[in-house]
Amino acid sequence: MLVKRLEKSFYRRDTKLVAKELLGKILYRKTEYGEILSKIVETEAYLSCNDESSHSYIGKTKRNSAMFEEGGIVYVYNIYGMYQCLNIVTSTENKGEAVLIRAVEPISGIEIISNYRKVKKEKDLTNGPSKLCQALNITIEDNFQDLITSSNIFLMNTNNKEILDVVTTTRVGITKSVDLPLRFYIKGNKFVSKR
DNA sequence: TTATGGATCTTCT
DNA sequence: GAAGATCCATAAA
Repeated sequence: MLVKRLEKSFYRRDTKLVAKELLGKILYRKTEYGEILSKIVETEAYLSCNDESSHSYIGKTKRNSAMFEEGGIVYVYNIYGMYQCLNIVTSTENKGEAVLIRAVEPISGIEIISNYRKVKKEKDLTNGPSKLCQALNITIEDNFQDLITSSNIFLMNTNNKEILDVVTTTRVGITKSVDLPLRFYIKGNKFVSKR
């Protein structure tokens, strides 16, 4: 099923395009209890120009500095005091663009996920940006990890030839630049956080 | 099924 | 000092 790890050139392209093409890709995660595989089903693009809700809009700070690395670097931040969100940096160094991973579908290692996240319904394991960080044990410690070289977290292609039915819509949970069509998800997938 | 408020804390003004 | 790229429990309808 799995083909190979995504290369640096995949990430160093237009952020909206990368956000869309990340759908269906496999996220590999190694934990102290074993390996977890999941499929990305929902993403959001955050840009450097005319995007007031992007963390990079105010310029480079201590918090968002990973976002200014080159494409293929992981950007994790703390939010609301108790949660984390996982982003994939895109484009070139100092650009300040990234893709928020909003939801994934568990493929294997579900027992491990269930160890990190106790919920009644399976779909609640990973159907939100902070839920999937809990499920995969992704923390601020993973900020600046390199998806090209890391053995703990990276992305893979599949040899699945099916054409994904992608929905493009507005982003969730923000108060500025709310009308930009920068959210993408796989139509009909039950792990998508919101319709 | 949808709406609402509380939890909680780091970062930046 | 206030604001969050959220989640969950509880209440209402």
